[in-house]
Amino acid sequence: MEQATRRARIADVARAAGVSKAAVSFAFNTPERLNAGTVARIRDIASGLDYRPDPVARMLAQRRTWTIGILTPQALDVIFANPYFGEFSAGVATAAEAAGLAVQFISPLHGSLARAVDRASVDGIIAVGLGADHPEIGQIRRSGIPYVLVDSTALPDEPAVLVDDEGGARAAAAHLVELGHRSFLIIGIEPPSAGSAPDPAWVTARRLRGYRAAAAEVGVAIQDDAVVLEPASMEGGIAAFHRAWEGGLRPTAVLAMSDAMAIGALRAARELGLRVPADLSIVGFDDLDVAQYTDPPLTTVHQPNRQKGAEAVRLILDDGRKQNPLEPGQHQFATYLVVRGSTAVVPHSAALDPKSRR
Amino acid sequence: MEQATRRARIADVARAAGVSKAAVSFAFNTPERLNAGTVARIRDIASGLDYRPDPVARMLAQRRTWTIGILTPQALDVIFANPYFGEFSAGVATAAEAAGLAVQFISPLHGSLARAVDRASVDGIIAVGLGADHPEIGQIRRSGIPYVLVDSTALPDEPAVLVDDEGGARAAAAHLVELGHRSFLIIGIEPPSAGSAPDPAWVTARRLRGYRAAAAEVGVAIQDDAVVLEPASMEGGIAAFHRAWEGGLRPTAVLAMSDAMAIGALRAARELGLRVPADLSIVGFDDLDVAQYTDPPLTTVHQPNRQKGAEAVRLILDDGRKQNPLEPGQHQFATYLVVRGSTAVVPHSAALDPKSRR
DNA sequence: ACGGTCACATAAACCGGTTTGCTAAACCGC
DNA sequence: GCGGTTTAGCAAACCGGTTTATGTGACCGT
Repeated sequence: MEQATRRARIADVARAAGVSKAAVSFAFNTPERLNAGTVARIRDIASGLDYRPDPVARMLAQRRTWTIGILTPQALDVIFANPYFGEFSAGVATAAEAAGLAVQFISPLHGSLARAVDRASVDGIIAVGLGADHPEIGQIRRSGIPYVLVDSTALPDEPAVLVDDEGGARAAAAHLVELGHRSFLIIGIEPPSAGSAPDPAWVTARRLRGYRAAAAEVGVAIQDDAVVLEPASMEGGIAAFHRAWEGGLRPTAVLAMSDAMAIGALRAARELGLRVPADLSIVGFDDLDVAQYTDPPLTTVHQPNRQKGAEAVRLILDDGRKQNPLEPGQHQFATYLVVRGSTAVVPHSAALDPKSRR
Repeated sequence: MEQATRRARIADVARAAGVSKAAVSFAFNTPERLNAGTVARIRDIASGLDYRPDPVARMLAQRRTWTIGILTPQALDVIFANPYFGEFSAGVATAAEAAGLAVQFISPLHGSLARAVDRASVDGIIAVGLGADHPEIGQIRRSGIPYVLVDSTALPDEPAVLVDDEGGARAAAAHLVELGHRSFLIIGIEPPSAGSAPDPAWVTARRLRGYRAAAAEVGVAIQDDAVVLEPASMEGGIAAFHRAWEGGLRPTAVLAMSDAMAIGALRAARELGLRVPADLSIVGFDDLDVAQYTDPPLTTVHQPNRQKGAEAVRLILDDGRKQNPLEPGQHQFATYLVVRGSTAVVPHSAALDPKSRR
């Protein structure tokens, strides 16, 4: 009796309208193939029955899911904790919506990214922070579905969205150098597969090269123990700064590879009684929305977070229609420094204090 | 020649192994139904062919998608711009992952939420901020798939996740009252379908009742022109404060219904030369992670953002197995005030200045 | 009256899996 | 050596749509 009234299928509509299943399908998808009157009748009956085509069945029949996936090696709670992903995803989502596509997040399932990829039903994949040599990328490449690499160096002809990490980092460090700073702490992003061999293609390595290049111009070498790695989050920034401080480092400036970490460092520094920027300068990376609202507002390297997401979607779509093969398929955006309030000339005392020069 | 080697299907594996399709299916899903040796052989051959079952086909056959959807009436870029959603989604994602479920965001497609719902293939829906009387909720209810309402009053026996909005708001306002404040600006969350009749079930209405109750205890009535509504974002907070200021309001305290807006108000106040908390006190709502890292750290009403997400998933799952019908299916979390640095006793001048008392 | 178009609609194959009987052989106790 | 139970595997139906190939009758010119 309480029998939940089963949803109408296409066969029910066909029967009620006295037509074939094909006709019903046509009425919705290619109405021009049918007599206008018939279309109207079928649609009428269909809406009367509250019929709506089962999305899964049409995915199977059309072999299209109308969905693109954002693939990340980090767990989703890490992702959502960093506003950088939020802004990037917003860019993806907006572009995807315009193209009528849904967005699905693909991240490790019970610890296995490969399993998550297998289970995901998507027409295209945007892989964030995964190198071209990553096994899951190989798996995707073999599967033949369009994909784009983001923030990670790709094979020469592989579609990718990049930014000038090295240039941006160099500009950040050069700014500090110009303000007289000579003693730096670098807060880098820990790779997802922690502890393994340092990957020269990883974003941390690229930015580090930029920092070092600018420092080298004034003869300063950044030692490895002045580089601490943590996950890209505010907590990570706090942990990094504390760790460095307890390790005896007394830098006059911090170069953080993400704004989230810079904000954490800001907090940690203040807790240790340091005034920013009077006692300590801090430069972030990303130029998140929140960077304008911290106190002091954060000096940081701008990169077009939302635009990167939109561009990734565009490349996926292009790849789908195998459009102009002449185009390299890679897009690198420029980065530039935005000077706000978290940087200032090196404190006089520090400039004279040999201890802080390391 | 360049023929992209078509992915292996179950029939290919069956042929190669000399067994039926059913056997291959069993080998992966119910290996105990087969001889152990056969299972091993089939699996061997399958992995040799790089076979992986088509997720869409199995969704259709099993009539399960192993996916839950987060439904929001706002566009995705709005969602991702507010860390509140990030934290909530992190809670959902973590719980979903533990249950082996994927997460999909469902938000208006070409302006139509109904269309997005139709196209989504999910086993359950978490509807955020949609009232029980919303047409799309009716649509979902009829479709028979499990759903949970979040942050929105539901029908008596409808599963829902709520917090004590009114109590939290009252605590926030009571705190300010105790510090001597009598002149308030309320920054509320604009409903997605802007401009329509004020909905007494909307979160803004619930919190407003709390604010008013506390103010009323000291005989202060909060006028409607002291309540400004904007979207829940930092930009919204800035806009709200400026609008109020230009409208001639000179409150000694701001009650914002979201931390994002509170941060925006903080920024706007500082731009107008006000010191927080010396000249102006600000209380937020949500207790976002970032609330600890603003300057000054934000006094705010705590609600368990991640936990709400996890609870929503649990209710969906319970509903799925039609577990203990005795349980009301609704869960209301407590809220409490967290006093940090953005509130202080009312400035002496203001306490005497009749103009600011409105 | 005839062959040729054209407009409409249908039947049946198909997408790639899962699942439900069912059978054939092996095993078992007596 | 016989009925009865397991065990192992298969064939075919099914999930709910889309799409291709194939009618079928009306209309048309000659």
